[in-house]
Amino acid sequence: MNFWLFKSEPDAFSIDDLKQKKIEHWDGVRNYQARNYMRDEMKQGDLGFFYHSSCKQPGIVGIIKIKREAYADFTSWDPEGDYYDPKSSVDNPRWVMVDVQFVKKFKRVISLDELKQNRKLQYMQLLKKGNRLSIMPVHAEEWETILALL
DNA sequence: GCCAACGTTGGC
DNA sequence: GCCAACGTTGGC
Repeated sequence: MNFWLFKSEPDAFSIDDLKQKKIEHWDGVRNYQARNYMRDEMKQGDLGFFYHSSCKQPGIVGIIKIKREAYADFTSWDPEGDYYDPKSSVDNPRWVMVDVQFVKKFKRVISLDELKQNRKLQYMQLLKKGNRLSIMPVHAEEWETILALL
């Protein structure tokens, strides 16, 4: 099983939104590296951290599970939508999404600062300078280390 | 709102 | 294929 980290701006889509919806498609990823992770490596049953970015308290807020593996991101076909990409077609979709299921919301936010303070997490992709990936893998040891913070 | 870092685009 | 210009991300 693989572990992942999903970033989202809580103003747009938060852990509470997912909790309410139970299952939701993770649309709008328009970065090739993030897409390739979803398309090539993400498997049903994989777990991921839900990370809130660009907000008052950036950090990890809960856990989600991959419910459906990668399929065409239909939001790329909607000319009226925010995620429209004219180079993506029904016959030849450029972008993919997965379905994720709410698993758990943590009682507290594991803040970005707390992650930075932890020596065991010093090589986490999330903490690399200038990191802008919205979906990234998390090593099993890092996953365990983070859960142990709770 | 600022700005560093990064990805993408497009002219050459 | 290079690289400058531009747009976006995301912490602060």
